[in-house]
Amino acid sequence: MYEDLAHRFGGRTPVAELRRRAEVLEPGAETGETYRAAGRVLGRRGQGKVSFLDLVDRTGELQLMAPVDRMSPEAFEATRRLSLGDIVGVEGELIRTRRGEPSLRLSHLELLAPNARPLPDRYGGLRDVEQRYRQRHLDLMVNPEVRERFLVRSRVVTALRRFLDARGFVEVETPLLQPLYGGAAARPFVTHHNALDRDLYLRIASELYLKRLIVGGLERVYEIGRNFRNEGVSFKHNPEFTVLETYEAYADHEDVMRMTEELVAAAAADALGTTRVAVRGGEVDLAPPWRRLRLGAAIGEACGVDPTVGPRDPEALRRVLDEAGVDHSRDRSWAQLVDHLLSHFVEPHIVEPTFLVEYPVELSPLARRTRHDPGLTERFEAFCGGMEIANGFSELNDPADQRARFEEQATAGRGGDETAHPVDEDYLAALEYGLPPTGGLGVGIDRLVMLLTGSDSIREVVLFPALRESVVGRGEEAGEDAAAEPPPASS
RNA sequence: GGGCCGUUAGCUCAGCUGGUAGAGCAGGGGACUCUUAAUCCCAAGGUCGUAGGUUCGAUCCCUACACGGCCCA
Repeated sequence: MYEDLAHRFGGRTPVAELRRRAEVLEPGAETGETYRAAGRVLGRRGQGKVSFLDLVDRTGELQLMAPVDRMSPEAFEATRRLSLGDIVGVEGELIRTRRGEPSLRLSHLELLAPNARPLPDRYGGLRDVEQRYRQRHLDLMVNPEVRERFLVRSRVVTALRRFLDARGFVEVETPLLQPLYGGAAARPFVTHHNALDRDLYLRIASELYLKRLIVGGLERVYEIGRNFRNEGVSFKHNPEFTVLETYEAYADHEDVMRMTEELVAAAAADALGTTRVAVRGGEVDLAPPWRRLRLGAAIGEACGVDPTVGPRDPEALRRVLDEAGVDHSRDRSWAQLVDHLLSHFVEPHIVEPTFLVEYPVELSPLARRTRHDPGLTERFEAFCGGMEIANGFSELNDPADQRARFEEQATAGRGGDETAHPVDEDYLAALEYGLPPTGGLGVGIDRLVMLLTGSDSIREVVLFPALRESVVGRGEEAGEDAAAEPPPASS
């Protein structure tokens, strides 16, 4: 059958454009103008000498009117034989029906690709989330709000590039396969290069490579790409996720904060047409300036103890967690306890866009110390809607201090902290050539898109989120074995 | 990793402390020249997630497992 079908169908007008043009007409009006369009047929009414079809393309939906007396017998027969879900190309006159529906009154219709499977119920929809993720093509086909969400995501990424390009940033690409991982506190995925016969890590951040480029003199760089972290999945964690990192020479964390709030506001304005977004039943405005608050003050406000004042006392922090009934048995260091307090008592409650600043040096091994307290760093994280969406700092450019921080991390690693940073001698050597004062930024694109689209799960903004192996898929592949012997009982 | 909930037709869902399963839409056949969740007639559609157990009998009760969701870590 496919050998009889067209290989192309040009000269199309998006249906949203046709709808706009027809909506201004009087009911019953004809234009005498002929247009072509193509898409999927998702509705059909009337089976006699006038058929009505709903044609859906990426831009929207338009009614097609197929009257027998204006079409060739072949075209009318093709219309009659359509299945829901078939992809067709059409040509006809733009009209508005007597009932007022913008329509294309067809003179021509041809099948471009048939649909051989039953579609999900058009009005009940495809609701089962597992199927929506596993068969995203169906989700996109029948749920227009899903399609729109991913179009917004694309516009957000485009807006970020436009913003940074306009400010003289250079887009670069750095290794995803790395001999040594770094730039964040996370466990990596390990893979193996056969020809080199060595293990490589999938990157957990691009930070250390991008700063090498600043050493090299590129001055302003950014990268938008995938990071991989070998950790659990949750409503805000997918093992692979997209991050924007930027580095600007001769700038500090204050410069970066100002850029961050402008960048996010610009992305919202470009992608949504507004900086106001719906969050948790309310609305927040992402327009600058955002609130700024010391991390220590925020934690102190939430649970009565400011960990950045006075000596580092892990026991005091454990007491706070105990009182709240929070299990802290995995927190091995003072820094991990502070992080736990932040994520438990503070982060979920920050709704308005807010910068927390001045993070403890133990929690920020790549950030420069503040000018007034060597125990704190010129680091910030941006929060909105109960989630961290960005992280940045004045970059640590003192190679001796960086080496000391790496050593401290290595000690934490030997003490059982599996997310501790490894020592990176190559990076230290690069720093010794002189890294100018530099401001760096990381923005979680998935979370930013969650915020901008009002999505409550990262899986709604990642086209193909990580899932366990499907039961169906395994059954087909392992069918014979499964029939031959029962699966071994797992402990 | 722990707790709770879910898994029935292609999709959305019913199914009574246990008696071998139903609807709407979709899909098939037919009627209909302004329909828009079109309407009408006919026929069809199921390993009730998987494997055990209890029972004369299990979609229903019990156990384990798989997958998913929510909450906690």
